[in-house]
Amino acid sequence: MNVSASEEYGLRCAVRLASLNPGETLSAPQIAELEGLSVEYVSKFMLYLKKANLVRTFRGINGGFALTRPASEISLKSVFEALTGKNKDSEEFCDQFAGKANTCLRGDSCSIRPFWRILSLYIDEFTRELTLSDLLKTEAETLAKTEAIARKNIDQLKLKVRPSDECSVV
Amino acid sequence: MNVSASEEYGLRCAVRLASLNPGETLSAPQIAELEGLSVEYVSKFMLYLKKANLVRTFRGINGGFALTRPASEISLKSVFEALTGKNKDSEEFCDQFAGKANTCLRGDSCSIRPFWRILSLYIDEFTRELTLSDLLKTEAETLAKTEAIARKNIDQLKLKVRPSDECSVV
DNA sequence: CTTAAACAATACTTATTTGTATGGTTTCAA
DNA sequence: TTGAAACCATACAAATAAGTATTGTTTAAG
Repeated sequence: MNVSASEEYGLRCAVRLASLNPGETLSAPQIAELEGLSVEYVSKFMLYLKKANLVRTFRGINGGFALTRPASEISLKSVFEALTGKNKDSEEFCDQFAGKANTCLRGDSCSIRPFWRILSLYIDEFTRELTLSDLLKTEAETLAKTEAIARKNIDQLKLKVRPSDECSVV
Repeated sequence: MNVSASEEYGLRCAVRLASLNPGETLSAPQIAELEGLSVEYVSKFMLYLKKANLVRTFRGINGGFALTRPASEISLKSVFEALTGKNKDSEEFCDQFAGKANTCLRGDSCSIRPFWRILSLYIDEFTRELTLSDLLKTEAETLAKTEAIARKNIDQLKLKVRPSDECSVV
């Protein structure tokens, strides 16, 4: 269970943009300076974020980057998906790790999948409900919000995880 | 936020051993067959688990593997640490991703770290409290246990995450 | 006491991720 | 209209992870 460099650094760059006032921009060299990264590396993240339509760009000598929407409307989930190119919903663990057989060899008695599913549902809710603007608040505020998400998770998990959601492959 | 192949496949192999009755063993070829993996790959995971003292081995023509302790006493966390060689507690995100500067350029106003910290504390609790024997139970039972862990998490998180835990580097 | 089948350890190959380099286009200002 | 500074796009190199191969040691059975 690891956070990739793209997720971590890309998120940091996105948060820098989130801290701007309306109309302001930051250039790649500026972000690179702020985050201690190379200009090229920052540019790469900006390209990903732009292609996901989370960031818009201004070219030319006074160019730079800004968010396309208010930070409060950009979920961390959408940022991570943009940075990794992966939509986590689309691939279940069963498909991702199929071994040689290309299909999960475990049948209905698959007892590992529920664990990953529950865990990933938790993570998914956190990243879906937290936005870039949340990462500009105090730690206490972040904690309060995650707590609320966790409580909601508990209530909804019973509905989301059902026996019928077992591995479909034999 | 990704699960590595080693974690997923290695866990599956460990769960196979957890399903054995006392005195029984499984050989690498047997596990490989059950999981659809190569014998060499399974052997690699077994070596890691052995070095972490989670698995003991029996050599020779009728050899095989078995857990050193009851499955209920082996946490998923210890399995993952054995498989990845990483003790997650030891390295904070700040240290893992330091950029060029080798130290986090964000000061006390670091607003990203709390997010990762809270999320990783959740995951950590799940994997610390769930054991290999839990992965042999029904989905409903797993769900009940994760729910209990989540509730406990919420109560304890306020104590664990405090403002004083900010980035220490300037 | 020889051989088959299993574990042990490490080296090796391939794939993916990480991070950099390069050549190009756009824009503004002198 | 020319040049500096920024974005754009892709290619490239280095590091890590994934998975395989190889050589050796152990053990029990014949």
